[in-house]
Amino acid sequence: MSVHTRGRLIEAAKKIFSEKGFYNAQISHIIDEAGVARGTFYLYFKSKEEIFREILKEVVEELRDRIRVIDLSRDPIDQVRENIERVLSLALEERELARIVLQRNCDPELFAITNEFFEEVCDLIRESLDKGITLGIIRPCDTEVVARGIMGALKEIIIGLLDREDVDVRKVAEEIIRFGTRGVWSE
Amino acid sequence: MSVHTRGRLIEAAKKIFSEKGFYNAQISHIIDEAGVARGTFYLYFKSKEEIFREILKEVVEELRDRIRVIDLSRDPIDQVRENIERVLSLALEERELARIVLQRNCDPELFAITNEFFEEVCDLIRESLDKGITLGIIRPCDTEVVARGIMGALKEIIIGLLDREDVDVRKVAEEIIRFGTRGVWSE
Amino acid sequence: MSVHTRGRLIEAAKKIFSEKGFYNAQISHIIDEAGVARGTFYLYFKSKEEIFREILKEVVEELRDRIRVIDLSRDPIDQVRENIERVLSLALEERELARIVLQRNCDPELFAITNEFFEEVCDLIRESLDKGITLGIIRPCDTEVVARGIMGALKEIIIGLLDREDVDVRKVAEEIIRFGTRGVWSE
Amino acid sequence: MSVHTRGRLIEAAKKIFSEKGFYNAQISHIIDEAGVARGTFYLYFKSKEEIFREILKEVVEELRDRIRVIDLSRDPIDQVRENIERVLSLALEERELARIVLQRNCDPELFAITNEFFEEVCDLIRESLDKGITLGIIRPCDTEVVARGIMGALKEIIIGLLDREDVDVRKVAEEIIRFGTRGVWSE
DNA sequence: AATGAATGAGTGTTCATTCAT
DNA sequence: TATGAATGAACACTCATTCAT
Repeated sequence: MSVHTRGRLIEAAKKIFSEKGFYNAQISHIIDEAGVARGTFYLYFKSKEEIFREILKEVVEELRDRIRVIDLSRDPIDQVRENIERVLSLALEERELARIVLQRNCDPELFAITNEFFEEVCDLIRESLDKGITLGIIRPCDTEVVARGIMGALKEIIIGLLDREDVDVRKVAEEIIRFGTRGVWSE
Repeated sequence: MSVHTRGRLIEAAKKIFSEKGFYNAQISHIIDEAGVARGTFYLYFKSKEEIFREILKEVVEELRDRIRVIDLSRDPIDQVRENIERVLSLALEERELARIVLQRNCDPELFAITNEFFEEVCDLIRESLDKGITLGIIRPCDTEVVARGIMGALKEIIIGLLDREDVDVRKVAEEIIRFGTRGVWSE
Repeated sequence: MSVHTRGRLIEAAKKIFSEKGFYNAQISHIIDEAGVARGTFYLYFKSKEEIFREILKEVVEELRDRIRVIDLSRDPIDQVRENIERVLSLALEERELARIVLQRNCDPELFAITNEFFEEVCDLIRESLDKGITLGIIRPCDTEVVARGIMGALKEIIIGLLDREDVDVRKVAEEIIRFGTRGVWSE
Repeated sequence: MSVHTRGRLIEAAKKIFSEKGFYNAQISHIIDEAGVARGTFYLYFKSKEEIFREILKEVVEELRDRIRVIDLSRDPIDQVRENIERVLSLALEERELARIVLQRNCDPELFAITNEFFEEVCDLIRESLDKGITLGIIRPCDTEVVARGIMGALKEIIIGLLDREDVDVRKVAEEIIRFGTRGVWSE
């Protein structure tokens, strides 16, 4: 098994899936993009579904790595900022992956992987909020609702960035944090 | 042309599309659900795509109706609250539709309709923010980013509500507004 | 569902399967022979396997009908002769079917149907022999072995007839019976 | 060319072909069984068909060796018995081979080898019968039909033995001869 | 002599769409 | 207006075979 060929296939699949989505992506597209024969594809992946799963898993793993639990030894806002910056950077480095992950497709099985991940993120945010409320840093609120809101905001903002060339990660992260912490209200 | 038959097909399609998404939905599913013959479907809709488009258009229309431009004669926050409540109500009355609209599928053509709509909403929010900044009500910020954030938050919160039975629209709307205006920061 | 089309497909499949066997038979061959479109095939049969099964079942049923248990009110040899004549006639009327049934293919599942049937026939012969021995009509022997021998003889003889045009069923049946009852030994 | 490797491949192929038949047997199965690389297979055999042919040829050769023409210097029945015993022994020593040879597959080309052989055997039997009739040992009969019957009986009986562990070759051979010469009729 | 990665023709199956009744 | 049998383009996947190392 050649790691090289596998890599080519993964890269090709990322591109095709992000351009066309799962259902419109064809094996032909992927192998043409990879410059590889039909049979070769099935040497490395059992099915179209499998390579898709594989890609999703990789991104989720990478994303998980970039999101770190906030500890109380340092300024929590700094840590949130760092998390956001790391996630934004990944999304911008690997725009194709980002597109794939942020697409909601319908097949429930296929998206279990990302959905699970997003649920995890949501839980993490909620727990952080709850902890913040106890500590008096965060104002009391329905953390269930707010956590989803924060995640949704992040996702949509990232989608918006994917087509831009000149993104200042720091600035955007700062903007997100300000919006999240103080809202849009003046004063 | 029987309005009745057309209606049955639309209702069936809403259900099927929301359950299975566009690609996994089959004409067979829709006509079985509607209790109508295969050929009958094509008397009313040119293609699977067309009925999907039709449904999307209807929702978008309905949504557009529920979102009203803020005027300065009344408390803008009240007007935002009313907009949010109306949208939430629609989503909860027609959960199937909501699911369809909030699913991002990949075929760029198919989702032009909803995407366009969401872009409109985004623009509306941005303009409102810009106006608010001029008036000194809203703090200066990158309205491009913040507008997307607000929309994303709304979308994700709605998705989160779709599986719940006991939703208090007022409370959730209030929570959203508080989050949007003042963020999560205490004090 | 048109009985006509289904019939055309069955007839075509019989021909193709008997000419090429299960594995070399292609759906294309069958639908070309039937003068029907690809999709039509799958309207009537779930798979290539299913139509094959269907055909086998039909023959086995027909064969079962033609083999009747010997009763003691009449000359048993006459009854055996009639059984053999009926089976030979079927084989000669439906040579394609005969070829299919008498082909031993390897897929164990696919041939369970005919194998079961042949086991039944074998059991029937053995039981008849056992009864005959008790009655003193049949000489004592290892009925297990002899029953298989009789069935094998029948099968092979039928195979030999399938390519001939001018078969006198009566004569052949008589020959089989004489061979089975008295062997080849002179006197 | 290593005789060892070739041998391993032949043995593996015998096993796989007898278990799965020609069409369901895959090169992968054979090389896995033989513990040999893919390319190695094609060093020794031009194709899947060739190794199958090779195996068939070997068996047919071996079988031919075991069947000897009856000469009139000794009791012909003894010679027939010896022939049968030798064939039975081979079948029981090499059950896999026996299964392969006795399976009728459909591809006409592939089975030409065994079919030819069986035709030869048939001819041999018929000639022996004809000779016997002239000598007055065998009763007059349609030797064409009877010869096929004898061969079919033998084949089917052998198939029946392949799954048994405790076969007494002498006894079975005796049973076959008695059945062939005197039939099942008492007295 | 042996390897195993790569190949690509071949085939069963699906499903949106058409059209004669 | 409604039916449902028929269509056929499209596609995922298989597996015998090749060839560079």
